[in-house]
Amino acid sequence: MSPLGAPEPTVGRIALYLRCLRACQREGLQTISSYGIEQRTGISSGQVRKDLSYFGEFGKPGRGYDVSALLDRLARIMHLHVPHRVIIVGAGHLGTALAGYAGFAESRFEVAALFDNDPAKIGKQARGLEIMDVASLNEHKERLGARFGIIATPAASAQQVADLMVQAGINAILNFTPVRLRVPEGVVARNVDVAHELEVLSYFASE
Amino acid sequence: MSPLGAPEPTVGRIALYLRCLRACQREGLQTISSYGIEQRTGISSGQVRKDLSYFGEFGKPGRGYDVSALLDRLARIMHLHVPHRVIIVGAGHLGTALAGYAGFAESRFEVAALFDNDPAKIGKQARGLEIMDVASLNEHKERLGARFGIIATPAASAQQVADLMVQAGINAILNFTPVRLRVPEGVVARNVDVAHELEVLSYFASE
DNA sequence: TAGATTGTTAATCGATTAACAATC
DNA sequence: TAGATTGTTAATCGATTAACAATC
Repeated sequence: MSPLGAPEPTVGRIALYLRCLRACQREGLQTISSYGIEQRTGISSGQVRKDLSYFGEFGKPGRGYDVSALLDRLARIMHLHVPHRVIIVGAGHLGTALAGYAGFAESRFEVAALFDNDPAKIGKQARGLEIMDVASLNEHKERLGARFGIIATPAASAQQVADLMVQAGINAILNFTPVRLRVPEGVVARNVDVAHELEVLSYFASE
Repeated sequence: MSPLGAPEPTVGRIALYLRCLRACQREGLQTISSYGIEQRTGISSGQVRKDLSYFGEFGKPGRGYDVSALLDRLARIMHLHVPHRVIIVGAGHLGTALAGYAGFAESRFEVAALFDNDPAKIGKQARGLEIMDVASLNEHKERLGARFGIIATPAASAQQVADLMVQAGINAILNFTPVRLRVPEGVVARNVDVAHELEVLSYFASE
């Protein structure tokens, strides 16, 4: 009933089904069963059906799911049926690496601009984008029309950058610093913390 | 009792407590309570005590925890009391960004070497490291003594690189491609999938 | 001692898995 | 029709939260 009632793990898996369905479509597959999805993703067929059930009924008993139709429906549910512009703040090594990351394209994320606060970088080009002054972020917001922001600055600037992003109409922030961001209602933030991932690996690594 | 019985979410939080404790130590704090940890991390005091209880008894009722002692114990539990050498395969923008990432130092991760398969890159320097031929990974394994590997190659090479890493004695792999790696018993792999993070953000972003 | 805070137990919550009637 | 596969319900599992006796 309430699509907003889906648990977060379900949402994460829906994104994986979407990927799986794109691959199926490239292979020319018309139809796939929940068991077919299990084989390709490792997620059990029961889990697949349960996850989909949060959002509606998409399949036909005895037949499975129409690949294109399910792809389309899931893309809409995830808001991934339209392209999204992303801005990146922090034009260091990480920020410029992300600016050119090819993996965004499949989900229709387009890096619209790259910002920094270093006068030595501002005005230069990186990955085909001009590096702009982060202080001018607000002036560019209408032209850019970006709702996604990536923070690839030093940790010390993260909260300040997040505040600027929120001011500029960004309502989804991916933060590569380990800082826990404070964001207002209506804005979501997630962290990607590489050191943390290594730390968890360290625990589970044998010896 | 069995330290291996701790749930994964607990392990993730222990890594956060460790960070918190390092900050406390830098501030010269002698002692901290579970409620103090709650204030600094946002994780409830009850959850903190529950998490710690999987590994032993570390505090004194009425007093709290000795910062240095707990830091030391948790670091050992996470195997983060000794330095770890990390190799990176893929000397593109992302790999070189990670090679110079300052955030690793606090947890004593040291990037020991950077590999690629591109003859145009092999022999060049990046972030103070010589880029070496990934085909020679095995020959360097004793000298490097690395147990952690980061995959920052195109997705198409990820599994092959993982296999090489396993051969070279790596038993913890952090994979930046979206490929689900097949690794033998005794080797752990985790993925960092930036596009996936944006996709999940897309669902939760308003509108 | 009185107050603070631990470690742990029991209660709750939420997510996953198993199972199956409905149906294409 | 018979076989396949869905959507859903009930059972299980696991993690979080609440509560409190023990104790510094």
